[in-house]
Amino acid sequence: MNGNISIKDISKQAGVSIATVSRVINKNGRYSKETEKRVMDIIRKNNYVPNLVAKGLRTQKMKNVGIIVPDITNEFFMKLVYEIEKNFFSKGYETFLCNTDEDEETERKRVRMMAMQNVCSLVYVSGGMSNIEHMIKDLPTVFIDRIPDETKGNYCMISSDNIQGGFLATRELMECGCENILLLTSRKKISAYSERFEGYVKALVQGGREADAIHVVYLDQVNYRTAYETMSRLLDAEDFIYDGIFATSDWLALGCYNALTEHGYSIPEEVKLVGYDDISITQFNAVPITTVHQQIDIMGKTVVEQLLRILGGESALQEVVKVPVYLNVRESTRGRKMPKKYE
Amino acid sequence: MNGNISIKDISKQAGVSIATVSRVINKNGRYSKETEKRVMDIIRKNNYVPNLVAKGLRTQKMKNVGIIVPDITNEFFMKLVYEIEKNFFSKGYETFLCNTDEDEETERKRVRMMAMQNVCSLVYVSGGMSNIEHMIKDLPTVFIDRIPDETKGNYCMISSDNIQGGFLATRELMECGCENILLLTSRKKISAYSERFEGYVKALVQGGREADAIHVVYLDQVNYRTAYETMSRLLDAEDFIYDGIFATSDWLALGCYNALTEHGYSIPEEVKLVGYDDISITQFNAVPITTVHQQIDIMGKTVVEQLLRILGGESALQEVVKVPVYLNVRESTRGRKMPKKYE
DNA sequence: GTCCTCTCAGATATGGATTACTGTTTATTA
DNA sequence: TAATAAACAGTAATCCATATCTGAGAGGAC
Repeated sequence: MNGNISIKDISKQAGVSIATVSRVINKNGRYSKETEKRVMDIIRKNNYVPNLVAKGLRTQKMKNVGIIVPDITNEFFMKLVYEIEKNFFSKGYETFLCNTDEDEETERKRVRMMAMQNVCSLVYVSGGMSNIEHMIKDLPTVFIDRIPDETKGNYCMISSDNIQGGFLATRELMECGCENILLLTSRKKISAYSERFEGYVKALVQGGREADAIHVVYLDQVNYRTAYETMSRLLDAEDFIYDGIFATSDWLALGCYNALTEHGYSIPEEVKLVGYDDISITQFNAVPITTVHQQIDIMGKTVVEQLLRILGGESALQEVVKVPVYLNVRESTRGRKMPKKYE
Repeated sequence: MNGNISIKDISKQAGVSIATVSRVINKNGRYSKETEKRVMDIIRKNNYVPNLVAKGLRTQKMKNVGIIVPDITNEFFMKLVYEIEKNFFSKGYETFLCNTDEDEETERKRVRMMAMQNVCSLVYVSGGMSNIEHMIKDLPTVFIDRIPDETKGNYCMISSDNIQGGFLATRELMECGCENILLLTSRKKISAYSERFEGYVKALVQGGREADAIHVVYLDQVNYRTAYETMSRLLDAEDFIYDGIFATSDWLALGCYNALTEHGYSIPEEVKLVGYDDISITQFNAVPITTVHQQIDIMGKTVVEQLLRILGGESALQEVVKVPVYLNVRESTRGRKMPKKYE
């Protein structure tokens, strides 16, 4: 196909059967030292690379994993993918990465394509809400930051502790003395976001705030532009009452930051800001942004551990594996700190 | 393998031969309307997905392309990959993305793996210098920003106009009145970097500068940390004479920026700065950074065009396809502009 | 009724690799 | 020396899907 030599060509050149070549390649014994040398020499001379696809077809087990992410240009996702790949490689697995571009139709297509490519399992990084469960059936799958609609099947769920993250972010704002804290989040029903919302409410409640302290703006798209435009509209209206904003992703926080500064608000003096994910841009921003750090190294390790457990025949854990988060406090929440009574 | 139903199972259930099922799937004719309906119903009911791997094995042509990048967490590379994938998808090709992590050994492993996975061609985004040509032999390959060591073979080379980029960046600094312009670049012998160097020299020469106007610092690694540490060391020394810096990647520019500001230098008042790539962080920086914009949309489109030409049987272009660049002027080069005598 | 042309569909070889089974040497033991 | 074990290597079935070749049956023309 790509001009590659096959085991058959090698066997002809070496004057042995293809079975013998196969045995030599797989070091299965049943051949003499001379045969081995002769075959190996020819393999090296011809630069033979085994066809994994044919091997997988025959052995019915491939060591390759499909990884699906909603946005490959998002640093957070890619750092997570990097960690996941690193762990898989160390166990002798190959990975295939693909992008759904935050689009449900594309998502379905990509999942289908992965199934067709005969991957032995899937890793699903925080996608949308399209029903893909019926497509993957018995395909062992790890969902990250996303709880599947049907929980029967070989699914495993790993999530950073989003409730705790939302809680830490909101408590930080309260400790800085913020009276009116706005939550900026996604309209999509993705567990990661609804849990961050839950943590936000939890912190408000523990801080003794009433129900009317809850202020939420939902965004159709989780990206810089949408956040920037939405905040700008909000700031153009006359009654901007917020002195603290918790954005459920760093790009949203950045959109807020620029909308706010362009409207003459200073951060952190007038408005304090907390993001989520801890992508590198938050520390390089004019005013470095306080953000919830997700421990992607631990997440990556956990993903591979869990998937290997399932592939090893054990049944998937039913509960979600939670990975702790912590707050990286930076300039955007500098200022008066309240006593830690909210803990 | 992954619990998937095969064409054989379908044929049994439908009471027809596997050949008929195959014909129905591929709409090759030679079957009746009733047969078609019966087969299609069973296919749908069982959620059958064809095994592309087996199909590829048989037909000897797969429509899948391997894409190799040195760093998946780098926004520039991933935006380029995004464009490349978009164009391939629209032509019915699948893509596999993998990461070499800037490591030669990993690079070799990944290329080998791609060959084993039976990809029909490769796209090689700006990698290191390891000799991989012998591994890909007849595999049609597009190199981006990297000129292969051996140019025989089905290789195609696409590059943004790095000489022009280096020229524009340096001329901008000269027009701002910079006297001593430092070039911060990679020690690696990668064509992209050496061409930017060439453009830098060209601008200096056209501006009437002497040979001693050339000041270069070479970095072992092209990343934020290395740039930051190297610049810090340079600034700690007593004789920092530079009033203009051209960094051959935005992350390097950012490292410079932070080292400079932490040492009390103000940008652009005392030192002017130009980066390369136009990643989003440059516009969100405290002082937005002037940078050379690479037209990744055009590059992505060109990659696919050229690869399809080769796959269509035409021979690869021998010369490098150059994609124009332009300068995005921002705050970091604000200040006195000289007349455009250097044009 | 015979011949021919269609239409529809089965049997089978194929692609690259693995593996159970079988068979041929050579070495070992009674 | 004959029986037996051990070492080595070939034959062929198999994985899933495709494609060529073959063949059965219907319908039309003479």
